[in-house]
Amino acid sequence: MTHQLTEQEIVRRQKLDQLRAAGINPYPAEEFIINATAADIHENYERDKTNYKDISIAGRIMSVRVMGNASFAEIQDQTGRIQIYVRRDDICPGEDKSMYNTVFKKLLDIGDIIGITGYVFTTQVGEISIHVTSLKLLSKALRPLPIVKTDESGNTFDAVTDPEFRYRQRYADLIINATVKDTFVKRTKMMNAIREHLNNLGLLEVDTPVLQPIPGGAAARPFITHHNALDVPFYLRIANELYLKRLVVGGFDGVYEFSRNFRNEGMDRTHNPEFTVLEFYVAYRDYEWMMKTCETMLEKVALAIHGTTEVPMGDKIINFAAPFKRITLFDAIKEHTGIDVTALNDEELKTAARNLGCNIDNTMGRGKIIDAIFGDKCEGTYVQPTFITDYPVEMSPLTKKHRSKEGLVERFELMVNGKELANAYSELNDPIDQRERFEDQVKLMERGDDEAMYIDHDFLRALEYGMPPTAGIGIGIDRLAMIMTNNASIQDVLFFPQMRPEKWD
RNA sequence: GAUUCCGUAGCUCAGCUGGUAGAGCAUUACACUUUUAAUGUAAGGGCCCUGGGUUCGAAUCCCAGCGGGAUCACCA
Repeated sequence: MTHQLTEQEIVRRQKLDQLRAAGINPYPAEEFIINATAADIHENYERDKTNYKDISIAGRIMSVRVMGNASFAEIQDQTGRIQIYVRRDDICPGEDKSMYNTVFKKLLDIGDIIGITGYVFTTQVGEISIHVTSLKLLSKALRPLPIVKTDESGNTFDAVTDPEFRYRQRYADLIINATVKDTFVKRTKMMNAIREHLNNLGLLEVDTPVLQPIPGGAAARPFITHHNALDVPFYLRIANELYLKRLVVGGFDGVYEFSRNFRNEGMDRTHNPEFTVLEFYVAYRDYEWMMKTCETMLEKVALAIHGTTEVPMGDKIINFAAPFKRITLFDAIKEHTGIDVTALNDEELKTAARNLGCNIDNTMGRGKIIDAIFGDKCEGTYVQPTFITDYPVEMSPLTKKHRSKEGLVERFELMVNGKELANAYSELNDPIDQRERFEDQVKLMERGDDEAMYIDHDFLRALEYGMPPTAGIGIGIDRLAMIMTNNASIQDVLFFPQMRPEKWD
């Protein structure tokens, strides 16, 4: 590739040569030991001044203000920023002033990574700063960093907001936009809170295959790949459900996995081709237990991140205080449309859905029509966490039939902020019923439903050995992260959201 | 995939009904030993996304393409 160098890039390469000519390695190999961070100094210096007399800290230069023979600069480390004060005669005690006049003033740039030693003091204007006694270049930056300025009341100027720049060059986004890092720290805290909760319940974290011979456990178009040595196709997993249930058959009574799933479908602000779902399964439990477990866990997650159950999302406040509201699917539809699904036959239902403006085609069975009505007319209205329960059997091929309601299954979905956040059920463990459900899926596929499930014979074999009654759930981790970090786009909670590859010719 | 908006200096953005480019920050030079969106003076920096078309003349108007955002469809 031939990248035409800009004026500023040429200047920085020239500085690189000058540094080497002056005997300074711009990329030294030896370690630079630090004993402080920016956040540590800001938090603790005032009440413990004696401990900050001899500090060593490293970071990236983010701004420089030269005032003749003394200068102020800001360096940024993982924890934040701190001002440093560089005085010529302190870093150049002898006759040779070139370290200050040439190296610091001319050859260092915003974006360079330096290590300094010195002592902490408070400036006349009251800012905690580091008085530098020695300075060492640790890495020279050859590409100019976009400068974002912030004034004393916190207003930012010239912030880089271009989504393409931010997502393609996340490394730069993380350096210049302070809130971005915080989002990802919160995402990890959220996953840690979930892990802790599930571990305390006695569940075992496991890993199951990403490369699968049959893409099972969900209805979606898979990515397909090929194994050369075996000369067979493999699919990137669309879900891990069937593998976790195999482990329950094998005697693990509680298992969970953060599963990176892959679906070859559209991308928008709530969909990325690869995304993360937490699934967990617990033997001898049912979906009623799972609702309680789910709401307790999400309440804990909100507390871990926000210290309160009330989570801001856009202009709304979402309250994760348990228990969450519960309503059956049919009651939800009746409430929002006045339609009593149970009173209508298939044709009447189809007509009613069309009258509501739903997009209905003739391949759709009763279950899909009901799903369409709910999706169009109800789903978006559930801002506060709400469990929607008891779905038609046709749209739930892996779910146990309802203990008392004919034609329904023991399933719930959790709606938050008008979107599905979780999907759970009492797992179907009757192998003969399961085989029939798979066969119904094949019929749907033959009718033209391109997202019906494949038969997984090995999974059926596992069920025939006997699976205990089990409750299972899948929770969209990216969507949960969006809510917990108040971001409207999935791209903002993924470090490297999928983009069309750049052309470098 | 459909509709729509956007693409100008390293970054943020101006650029009117067509007359071949401007500002702030950044960069370069000089001054300044407690400043903080530091300041003052001066200078340099542009395939105006790409390719066609209209026109005497296009950053500007039209068409196509590329890239991105938003909305819709499919899905989680």
